[in-house]
Amino acid sequence: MVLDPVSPENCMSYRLRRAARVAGRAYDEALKPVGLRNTQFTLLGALEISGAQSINALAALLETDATTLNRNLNVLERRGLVRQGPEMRDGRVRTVEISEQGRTLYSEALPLWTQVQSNLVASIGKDTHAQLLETLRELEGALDHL
Amino acid sequence: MVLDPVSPENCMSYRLRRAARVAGRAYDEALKPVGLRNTQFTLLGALEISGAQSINALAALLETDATTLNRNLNVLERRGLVRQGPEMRDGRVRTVEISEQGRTLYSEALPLWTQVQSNLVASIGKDTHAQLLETLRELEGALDHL
DNA sequence: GGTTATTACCTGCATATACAGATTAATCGA
DNA sequence: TCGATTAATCTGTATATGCAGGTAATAACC
Repeated sequence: MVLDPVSPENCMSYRLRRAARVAGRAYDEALKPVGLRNTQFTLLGALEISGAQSINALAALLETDATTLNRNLNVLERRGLVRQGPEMRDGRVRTVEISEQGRTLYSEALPLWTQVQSNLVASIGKDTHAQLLETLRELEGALDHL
Repeated sequence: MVLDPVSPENCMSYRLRRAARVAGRAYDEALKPVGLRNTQFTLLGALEISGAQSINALAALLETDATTLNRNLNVLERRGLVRQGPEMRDGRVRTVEISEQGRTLYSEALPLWTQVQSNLVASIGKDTHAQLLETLRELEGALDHL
C-alpha cells in the first residue's frame, strides 16, 4: 500500500482535525457526568496545575488565540469555576485562577478522564502513545518555522 | 524524560486538538489567496474526488456530524462552490456536488495546499508523516471500540 | 392499505476557534 | 512631562462543531 504524502486524503490538517473531533467526542462522553467538555477540562486543568496567570500567558501555554481563550474562560466564569481579576501592577492584565468550586469539580472529573485516557492508551499501546505525543510536538515545532 | 500517559498534559484529546489548531492556522494562511479555509478545502476536495453524494454519506466519509456538514455545505453553496438538489428516488435525500466554479477554485487551491503540505512533510520527514497517518487511523479505530 | 417505525435532513442552542479592529493602560523617547 | 508606541484585553463577525429535538418521507408490518 503506497502512501502519497501529497494526496488531499493525507492532508495533515484534515487528519489531525478529524482525529481531534473523534477523540473530543469520546472524551466529552466520558466527562458528561460532571458536565465538562474536553476543552473545558483542559482549561481547568491548566489553571489547576500551572496556577493563576494572565490570559496571554495561558494562551501561550495552550498555543491558542487569546480571544478564543477570553470567551472560553467567560463560559467557565459564568459557572463559577474560575475567577478573573485585575492585576495591581498592570491595569491591562487580568489574572485568571481556578475557584474552589472549580477545583472540586476538577477533582471529580479527573478519574473520569483517567478512565478514558487509560483505555485509549491501552488500546493503541503505551509506546505508540508516547511516540504520537513526540511526533505531535515535533509537528508543532515544524509548523512554527514553516 | 519519563512520560506519564495519565498526566493531563498528555491528554490525547488536548494534544490532538492543539496540533489540529496549529496546523489549521498554517493551512489557512497558505490557502488565503483563494479564500478557502482548511476545512473548506477538505470538503471541496472530498466532493471533487469522491463525487456527488448525500449529506449522510459525506458525513460518514469525513467522520463528522451530519448537522455540522449541513451548515458547512451551506457556506460553500452561498458562494456557489457546491450545488445541492433533492434526490428523485428518495425525497428525504439531498445530493451534494461540486460546481464548475468550485472545481475551478479547487484547482487553484491545490498547488497552494501542495506547497504547505510538502513543506510540512519534508520538515518532519516522510516516514514520520506516514507513521503519523497510520497512528491516527489506529487511534480512530480504537476510539470507535472504546 | 393504514399504522408504526425508521431514516434523512434541518433548526435551535451552546460552545470552540480565530482574524480584524477597538479600547485601555503602560512604556519609551524627546 | 507629553506624545507616540507598544502591550493586554475585549468586541464584532464568521465559521466549525455537535447534541436535542423537530419534520418529512420512506419502509416495514399487520
